[in-house]
Amino acid sequence: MPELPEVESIRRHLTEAEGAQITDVEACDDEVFAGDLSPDRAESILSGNKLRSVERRGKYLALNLGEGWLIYSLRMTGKVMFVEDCPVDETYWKLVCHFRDLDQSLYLSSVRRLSRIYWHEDRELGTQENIARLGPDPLSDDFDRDTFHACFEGRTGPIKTILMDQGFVAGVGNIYANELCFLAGIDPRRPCDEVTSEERDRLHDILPDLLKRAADMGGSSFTNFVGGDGEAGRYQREHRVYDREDDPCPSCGEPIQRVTLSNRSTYFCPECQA
DNA sequence: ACAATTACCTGTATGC
DNA sequence: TGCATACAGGTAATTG
Repeated sequence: MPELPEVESIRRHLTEAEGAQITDVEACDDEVFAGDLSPDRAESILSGNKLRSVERRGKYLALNLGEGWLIYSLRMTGKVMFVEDCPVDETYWKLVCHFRDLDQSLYLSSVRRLSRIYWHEDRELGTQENIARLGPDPLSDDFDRDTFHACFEGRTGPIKTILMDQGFVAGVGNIYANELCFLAGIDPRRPCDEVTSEERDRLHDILPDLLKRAADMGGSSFTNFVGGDGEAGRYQREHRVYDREDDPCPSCGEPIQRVTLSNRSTYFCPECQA
């Protein structure tokens, strides 16, 4: 579901709505509207406005409304769709926008109600404290090698946990942290500052390709993620270790092990990942 | 500043 | 079938 590739896949689909004028808006469920944004305020901001562009910062989806940004943090079970008929039960809809001359509407939903909708007027998003202190996005030019290397210093926690820290790199969650450690041949439990310079380079070089490929395939549908078109992603078929406990390692055939790191399921090959 | 833990919610899968 | 339990992709707040 919603790590960087999933949100990027949604963003690409939503570009179909760029330039369209919003007509009717329905905002429901107070709880997901964060800060001083209320359902009523969201409706008045959006109604009659034009969706300039759809962007992404890490795992956050950002809708450009000209005078500000409507930000959606999907968290665990958020879904975003731009479709004619939304397959998600109406009970879970949080925000629905209809557009002039378009058959599709935009649906933001959240089963577990952990998702959050924000409104920000800042021009720069994610580099400041408007949505969160976000590290560089691996699909952007900001993701340079030196900055990446520097983040390992003075940190002793498990490498996988740090990879999931949004202030370090924006967009990596549990699935892709597991996959990245496997592809780089690094034990996810290794203390961060003991990861060698050569290994840091490997992580840095592999990450953008991993995320790009997953986004191109519509992301990973683990339990119930669907993309902006309502269809499941396909990248889960290519998972090497994630959710594959006891399956043979795709590289050496040893059974994949599962351990818990900072309360998250962690999968790795004890042979290939040193 | 960092690390570890907890809370937030609801649905689904599993085992008894 | 009913019930208890564990677990799920994320983030923010709290404590040490």
